[in-house]
Amino acid sequence: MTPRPSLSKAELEVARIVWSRKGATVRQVLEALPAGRDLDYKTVQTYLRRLEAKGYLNTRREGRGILYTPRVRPGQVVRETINDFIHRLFDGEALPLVEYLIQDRRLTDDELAQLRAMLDQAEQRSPKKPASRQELQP
Amino acid sequence: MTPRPSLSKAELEVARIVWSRKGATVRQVLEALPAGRDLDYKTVQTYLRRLEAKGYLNTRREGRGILYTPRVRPGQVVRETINDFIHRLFDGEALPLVEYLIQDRRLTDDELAQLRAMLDQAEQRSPKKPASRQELQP
DNA sequence: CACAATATCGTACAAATGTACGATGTCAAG
DNA sequence: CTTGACATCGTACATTTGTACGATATTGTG
Repeated sequence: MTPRPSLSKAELEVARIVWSRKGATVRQVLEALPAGRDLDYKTVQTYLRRLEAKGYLNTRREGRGILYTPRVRPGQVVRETINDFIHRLFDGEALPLVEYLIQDRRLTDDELAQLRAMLDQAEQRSPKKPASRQELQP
Repeated sequence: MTPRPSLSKAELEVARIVWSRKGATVRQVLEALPAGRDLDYKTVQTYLRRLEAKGYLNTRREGRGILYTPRVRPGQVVRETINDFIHRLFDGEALPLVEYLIQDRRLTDDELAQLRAMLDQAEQRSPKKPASRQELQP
């Protein structure tokens, strides 16, 4: 069902940086890494190359270097990742996960309120919108 | 902060089986695997050994074979796993995850109602209970 | 008690992942 | 142009993970 290989931890880390700026070069990713996470330039480069090989990113020559841009929409990757996770940990049931989050106080009072608002919204929309999910071609 | 190495996918899969029956032998795990997932006896054995080596399970001779039992409480492992996941995907924010689940219709109407009930419950308990989290020693 | 069945133990090995080196190409400034 | 700075490309290599083999120990049953 999912054609492309899944993301490793390190790959997800750099993919998120690329997503956050709609595309990035090796150096940009390197600079966007959180303080303390000091990977080598070459290492980041390897992750970006692998992301392209796995089908998650496109490349385009941009002056001196290469610009990596999203090929699959981030939201879709996130959904797939969540889905995989829920299957591995809760047999595909989403509710137990949410239950854990609430029981474990992972939401502030404010967030609980926001969540409640979301539920109100969700109640509204019965008609199932099939959420388009093509890939972005270069 | 987390002393023990994290679980790999295959390890989590068998750990969950051990948890579900409060302990299991290699054969029991093998038989509890979902149809279609046919691992070799030796393979399951390796995963169980690794789980012990990583500190997740205890072992006890049980007649002919070895019984593997939980050493760390499943709930704690689940929490840690969720926590790690949320950090890797959402910088530690739980709400965006829940939002995704709702937006992506991962909860049935019934589950949405249950969730609402949970929120009502959560509203009740302001005093923060610090959730004990020791390990189960043999 | 001997044996067939079933365990365990030590080990193996390929693929995936994390991390990086050396050689080579390119471009902007002197 | 030449050179230095910074890129890319091909490759490497240790660790972790997925999966399993062969040798040896244990045990219920004929």
